[in-house]
Amino acid sequence: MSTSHEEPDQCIYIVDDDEALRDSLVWLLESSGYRVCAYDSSESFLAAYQPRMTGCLVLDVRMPGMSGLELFEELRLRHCSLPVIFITGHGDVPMAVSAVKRGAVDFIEKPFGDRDMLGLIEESLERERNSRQQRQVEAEIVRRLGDLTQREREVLDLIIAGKLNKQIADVLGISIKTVEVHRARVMEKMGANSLAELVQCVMTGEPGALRG
Amino acid sequence: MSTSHEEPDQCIYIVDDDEALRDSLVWLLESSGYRVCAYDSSESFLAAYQPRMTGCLVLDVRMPGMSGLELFEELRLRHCSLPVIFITGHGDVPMAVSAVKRGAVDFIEKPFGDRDMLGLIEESLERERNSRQQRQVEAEIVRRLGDLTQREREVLDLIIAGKLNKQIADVLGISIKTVEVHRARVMEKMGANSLAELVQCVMTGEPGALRG
DNA sequence: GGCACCGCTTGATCTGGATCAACGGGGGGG
DNA sequence: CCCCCCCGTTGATCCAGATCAAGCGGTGCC
Repeated sequence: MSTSHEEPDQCIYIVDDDEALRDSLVWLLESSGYRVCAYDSSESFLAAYQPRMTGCLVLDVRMPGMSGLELFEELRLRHCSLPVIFITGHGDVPMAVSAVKRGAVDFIEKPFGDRDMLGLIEESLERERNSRQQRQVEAEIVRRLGDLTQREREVLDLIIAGKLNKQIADVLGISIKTVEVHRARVMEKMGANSLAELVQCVMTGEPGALRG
Repeated sequence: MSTSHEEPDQCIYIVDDDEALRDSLVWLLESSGYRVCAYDSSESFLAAYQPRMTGCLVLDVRMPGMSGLELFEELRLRHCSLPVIFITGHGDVPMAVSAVKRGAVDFIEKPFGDRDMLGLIEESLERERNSRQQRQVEAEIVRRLGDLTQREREVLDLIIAGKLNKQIADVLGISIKTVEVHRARVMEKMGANSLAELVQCVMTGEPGALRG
């Protein structure tokens, strides 16, 4: 098997100060058909980091300068959601547990088997695909919500609250006809063909919008 | 501080074959105001297990007979979602990672500090409160969905799909009037005052019901 | 400065379709 | 007998879409 992972700019990013291990990993992954980029330190990875990167990260825990764990934290602060696989020399249970609880895909000890690593890479990429798609959908909805004018947004909220056009007009102190105009524009901008779709849309975009 | 944790039948379940540690834990937790039940083996806990138990579990990993990990698996098979804290003598990173990935709250090594344990207990109970409340709401909705007749359910699905009464009547081969009757009954049974509420309800009850 | 253009908001009329509410009825099965 | 499913009428209400129009604020061009 080789070069079959179709995905676009997907890449496996390796950060480890041990050149031998880096080379070994690069070889393993490239020969499995992945695109790979290796860095010898957290700092050099951060320097090259782009929010648009996709794929997954393999981080050495212990490195001179910024550790893998610190890099992980830093990336989370930057809202980077790339899946992370930690590799470490000496096992440390609390550290491993903490990392996984914070969202790391796994935390494995050296030496590890090729098969294990490949399995984790696949798990990571799968995770990335899902969250990525999820975020994309939500982002699109949020974008559309952002396209609404203030008034349209107010009308939308009242629609979601289950109010009738008449009631909306009442609350906003405008005529029913105007509400209908706004409503129509909202439906158009949100790309919804029915009230049901509209509600589903908005609920996907923001979890906290209930009752009326 | 003592006896302040108001919750109803909440209880900390401890499963460990080491009597000394059991006693120590029971003392710590009880003096912190928690209700505690201790068991000396996975088997004895399973024998006493009731699906209605609430609170959290503290499991020793290594025990004669069924291990803590096996008990964990068994409980998950039984759809028990009690949060689980593992305690173990010798740290084993892969095992710890695996447990946490499968949903364990934490995996700590003996000896551990009282403060750490109490922190984890609180984290567990918090987790339990959330998931519990979540499941309760969903269960209520599912129950109501179950009260619907076959026909009402079909109509509901088409309503969610954004179909008009006319279209629904067409699809089901019945008259619009009949659809209206079903629709009204659905709204009544689901306790929804508007289409928006209905959609929110159903979406909360089952995540996979889109497009039409 | 003035004026035209654009977008947001507001409003109206009319037409036609959709929905609601409240009545009426019939047929079938446990 | 009750419940479920089916269907109808009437009148009121609601919603959608097209068309027309006006005030207001900002942008830009002359």
